Amino acid sequence: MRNVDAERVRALPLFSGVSDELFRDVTGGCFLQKFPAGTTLLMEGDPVDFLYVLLDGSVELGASWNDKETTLAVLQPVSTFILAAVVLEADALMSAQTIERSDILMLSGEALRRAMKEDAQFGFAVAQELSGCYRGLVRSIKNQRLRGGLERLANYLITQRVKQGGGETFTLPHEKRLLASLLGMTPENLSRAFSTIADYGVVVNGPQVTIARPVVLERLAKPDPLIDNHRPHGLGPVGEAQRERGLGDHSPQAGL
Amino acid sequence: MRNVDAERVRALPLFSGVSDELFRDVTGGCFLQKFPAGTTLLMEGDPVDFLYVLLDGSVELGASWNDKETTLAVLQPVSTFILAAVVLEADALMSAQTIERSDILMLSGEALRRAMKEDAQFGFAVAQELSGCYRGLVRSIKNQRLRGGLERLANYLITQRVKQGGGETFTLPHEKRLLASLLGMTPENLSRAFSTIADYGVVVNGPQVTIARPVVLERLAKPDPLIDNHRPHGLGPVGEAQRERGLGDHSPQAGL
DNA sequence: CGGACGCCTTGACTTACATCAATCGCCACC
DNA sequence: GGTGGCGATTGATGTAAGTCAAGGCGTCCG
Repeated sequence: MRNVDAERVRALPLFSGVSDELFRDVTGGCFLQKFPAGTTLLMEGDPVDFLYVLLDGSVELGASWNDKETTLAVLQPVSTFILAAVVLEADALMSAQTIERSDILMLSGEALRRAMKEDAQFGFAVAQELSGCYRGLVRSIKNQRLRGGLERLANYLITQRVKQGGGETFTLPHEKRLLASLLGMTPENLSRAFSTIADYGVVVNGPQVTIARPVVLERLAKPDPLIDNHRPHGLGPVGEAQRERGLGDHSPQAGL
Repeated sequence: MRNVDAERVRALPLFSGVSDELFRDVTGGCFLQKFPAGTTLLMEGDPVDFLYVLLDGSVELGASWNDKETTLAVLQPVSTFILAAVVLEADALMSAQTIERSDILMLSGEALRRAMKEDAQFGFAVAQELSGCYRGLVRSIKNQRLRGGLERLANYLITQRVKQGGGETFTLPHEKRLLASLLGMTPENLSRAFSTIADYGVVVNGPQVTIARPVVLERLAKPDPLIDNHRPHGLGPVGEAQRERGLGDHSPQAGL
């Protein structure tokens, strides 16, 4: 692992309170791998032996059943994933695959569990991270069950605007097909939702989105701090836990 | 707190590995309260100062937005709830209210966090519990997004059958209106789903349900261990973590 | 004994969303 | 300079689910 990468991992909230020695223990037998776009890292039901840390690129977490698929989250660096499965030594409940070329660090699950049992501070940090992920999922379910497709899109756009600095115009971070899956709808429906939402002052030009009248859009979206989590996206690594505590950002579709 | 109750709490997986001393510390300043049916214990957005432990009765965890409501989980004894909010000292993302007369133990959140930072074993147990809850929610989202209402009902019935011993006939544990909300549909729609599902050998008589031809029903339900978690319900207290590891039961709608 | 209430059910209707199919635009590649 | 492929869009249509309204059937209570 390069030194730069080590520092980025070290700076994760997960490792903030731990000693250098423990950090070395945990990151001892780790791999740093580069994967091309579209690589499946993990399939549903696979046993999980490593904690994954996304250092560069992006990763989709998804699930499927009966020939249907859905996207549960799209991760941006720096994020850890499948922490819960590692803690329980359980099989993965979702699949993970790279969206673009990605650098991924793989930490030994066994070393991680050992460290948790030895260092209460670290165990607490893990519990905080898990709590943040948990709350992200609660937000996601509320978003899914209580809002319609149009409202989900409107809130997503508002979240993105804030996350990207709050300017009038911003860029969609993913392909629309992926965004549709993340929002729990079909690409066709997302397209229609975009054209409907034009009436609320949203102008779409490819991946460029301009929110002309935020007030009007908010009247449609009715954003709620108990579902959405608007914060300017972290300078510096921000864990799920911190975001949940109001020190960083969290969207309903992130988490884990 | 009565001795019987103390033992039941002590037997929770959360406290399985901890010393008597630490257990006394955590349960030191705790209350045992009895609430009548329909009492709101917590509203969305409330600050959370206690970890709740349901000892008797049942509790609904719900959420609302824009005049819509939904049920996220119905808890049975012995379960803890709002652990994630306690760990993060954050506001509640869901509301909690008693369904029937319930005995609820309230443990100091502050004492709990202190204990986690002192005792790595306990911290680990908390992390395991959180992981189990997290995975329960992942199952719940998959259930919600990938299946239709009829399929959700079918799988719910199969889960209940197993949970209640696997006999031909079992009893619905809740009112149908509540069940509908838990399954993410309206009471009217649930009623229709029940009549549709009669074609698959399900006979409903008030709260009594008989599954005449399980094989036929399973062909409709297509249960999946990565969504559903069929296990005979615990003799003895079984935490989320253990259930996730295959030592107990877990349905998609349970989980903190 | 009636009556009121709550829960469940049923039917007609509306709305939201998925599906199927065709087309367009864009970019890469030959 | 095609041309093939992929994503996005658009329209037509089907299906699932929510809504509104009415009625049945218990239980509790005056």
